Amino acid sequence: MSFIFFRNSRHLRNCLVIGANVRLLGIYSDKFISSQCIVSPLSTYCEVARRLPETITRFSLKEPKISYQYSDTIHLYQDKKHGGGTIDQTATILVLDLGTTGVNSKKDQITEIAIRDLKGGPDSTFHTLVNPELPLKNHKTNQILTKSNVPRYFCLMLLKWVKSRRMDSKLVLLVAHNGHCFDFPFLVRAFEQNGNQIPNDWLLLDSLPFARQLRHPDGTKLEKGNHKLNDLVTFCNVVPEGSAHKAMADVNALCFVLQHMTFVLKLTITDLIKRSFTPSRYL
DNA sequence: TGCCAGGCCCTCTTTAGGGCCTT
Repeated sequence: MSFIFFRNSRHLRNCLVIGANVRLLGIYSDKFISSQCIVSPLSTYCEVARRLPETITRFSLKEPKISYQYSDTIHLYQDKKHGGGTIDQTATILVLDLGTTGVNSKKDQITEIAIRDLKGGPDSTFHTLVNPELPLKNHKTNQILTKSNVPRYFCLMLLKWVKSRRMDSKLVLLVAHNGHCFDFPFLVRAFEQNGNQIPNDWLLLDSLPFARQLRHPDGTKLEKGNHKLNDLVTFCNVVPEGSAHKAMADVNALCFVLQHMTFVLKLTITDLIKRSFTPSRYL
């Protein structure tokens, strides 16, 4: 089997995952570039990482992936003088991050969802890939993930998990960075598509406005363009866990950034609830 | 590298434009 194509032979070669001996002939910048690669069925992450170029990582998941793991408790700022309370007393606070195929919530799809309950403990994180027919692509790490045995729907599982994390009838507060313009519209639409609805007593909170309130020690604002989650990780001296731009790693980063912001800005849980909004905003 | 969507913020100027932020 052979291919003749323009511009980028490496790209096509990297798209092949089925066992076959493949000879590639590429034309690029008026020069002929030929290469040969032997592509075998992929079994483990390590094996694939060893075979493929460093800039591309591709692997197959063999296990159904709904991951529930232990995490430590994240304590937010409490001001008892002004009515602040502990997490246990006021709300179940869940930090969220989504992976998607793009930034258009009307056209693109969710490919990954990660959530962490700040209360911590066993099974305090929820992580899964979704929509197995869609490639998971991160434009910054150039990672492509071929998914198998991945659930198409996650809403019922998420509802069940949140119910298990919820204390009594306390509020549920979902927090995401730039969630108002990105994560929350995607999440609301995903629930709609599955014939579900986000419960009315789930509140949504965008952490980006708080990031814009942060100040340097000399009182000056953070420079424009420095409110990205990665920038906040540096500003807040947070030690990131895991690789950047992966959903659960970003969730963990935002947990500590949120913690830092509540202390610096003296934001109580009550303040966070006051700044939150309901899912009906997107209906 | 820039585009994609869209709400917010900032600047310069008012009802406009550009940039940020998320994948």
